[in-house]
Amino acid sequence: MYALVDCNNFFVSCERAFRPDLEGKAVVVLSNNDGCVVSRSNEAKAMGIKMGTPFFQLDKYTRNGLLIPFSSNYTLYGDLSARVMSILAEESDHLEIYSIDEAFFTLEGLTLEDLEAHCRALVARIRQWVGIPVSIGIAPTKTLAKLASHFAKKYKGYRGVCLMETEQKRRKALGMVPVTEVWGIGRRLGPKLQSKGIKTALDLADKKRDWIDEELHKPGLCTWLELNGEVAVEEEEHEARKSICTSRSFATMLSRYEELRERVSDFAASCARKLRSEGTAARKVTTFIWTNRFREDLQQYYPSATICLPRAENSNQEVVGAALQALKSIYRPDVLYKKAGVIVHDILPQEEASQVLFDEGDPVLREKEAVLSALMDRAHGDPRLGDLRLAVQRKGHYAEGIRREHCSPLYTTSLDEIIKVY
DNA sequence: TCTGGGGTCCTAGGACCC
DNA sequence: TCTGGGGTCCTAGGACCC
Repeated sequence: MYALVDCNNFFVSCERAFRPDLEGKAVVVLSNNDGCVVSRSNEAKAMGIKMGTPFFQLDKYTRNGLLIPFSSNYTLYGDLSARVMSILAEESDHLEIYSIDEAFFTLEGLTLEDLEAHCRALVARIRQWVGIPVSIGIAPTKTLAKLASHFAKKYKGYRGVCLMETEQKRRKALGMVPVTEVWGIGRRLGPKLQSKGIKTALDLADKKRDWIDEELHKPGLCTWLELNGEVAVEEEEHEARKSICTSRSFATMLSRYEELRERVSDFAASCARKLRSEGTAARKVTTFIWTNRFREDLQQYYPSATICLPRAENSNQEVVGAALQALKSIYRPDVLYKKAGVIVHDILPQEEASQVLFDEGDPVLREKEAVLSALMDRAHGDPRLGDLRLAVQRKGHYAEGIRREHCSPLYTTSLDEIIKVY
């Protein structure tokens, strides 16, 4: 049996962990730039606020205090997530962290009854030790465990844990779940299935295999097998990431090359830093720039370009250099840009990066670049060392100019804040 | 005025090989 | 006029996830 732990309304719950006065109130957490709603308390859901709603459309609620907004504070959420996961790691056999607020695990050698009791105890412990409410679903496959966790979250009677162990329970549950809520059925497939008369998860599970092969192909087949109790979703291999992306929307639209160059340099330096922190290097660097897709009155342009490097790199100089070379090839002066980003891919472990047959680079220069990047890494996040960056990058932090008007303190990771709280 | 960011996998089609 | 068959690899785009 697989268990899925899901933190309820995770980002909102993180904010509430240090603000018990927000319990029972409508709270939302916003995306970067205070753009869209990405997490909602039950009260906010009950008000009809949908996931992804643009924040400016919620003025009517925030102005009279009916809704309390927070800018996203990923440092806080990452830290609380790590605390939840560390409890799970101690209390389960095979923990697979699936996202910042979800994890699968198995428990060997327990009866179903003991398994359920153990999970109840976990829910209580995480709530008490970290302050985060979680739900746990238990079922023979991951897809079914996901559905079980929805039930555990939705119905108080489960007291946080829903066990879906019999065929009878499986069929009853699937019959109650709209097909659009099944893991693996997204915004394209959902409506397509509905138009063919498939309304519930059970309707899908009861289709013939040939029909699934024909209409849904491989990913859909996995979902179908799992709904029918057959394990088909494998554990994700958590080796090195295959690509790393840093991108941002701008508070205002930009047109000048020099402004885009500053932003793209920042994004590229951020990608390079992430590569170094993972001990990897990348052979390809892609830069993309986007116009504002909501402004139908303006010209639209979504170009991207990829530079293939002779060898895998992770220094700020090399990655920024490649990103700017790509930018130069796609930039047009007559357009207003709203967003840009840099992606590094074709990623190798750093040790393998140097194994190339014809390396025409200058080894002395390469060594200097590595030393300088290491210095920049030390300066990063250390206020005593100040801001250390390439001259093409922006003055100040790259997050500057991004709207973040409702941010909570770094309760758990900033010494100043910890002293203030305690 | 204001509309997020970061990933993975699959598939089809093109370019290339013999 | 007639113009093969069987592969691999890469890429772009689409679908999905959180």
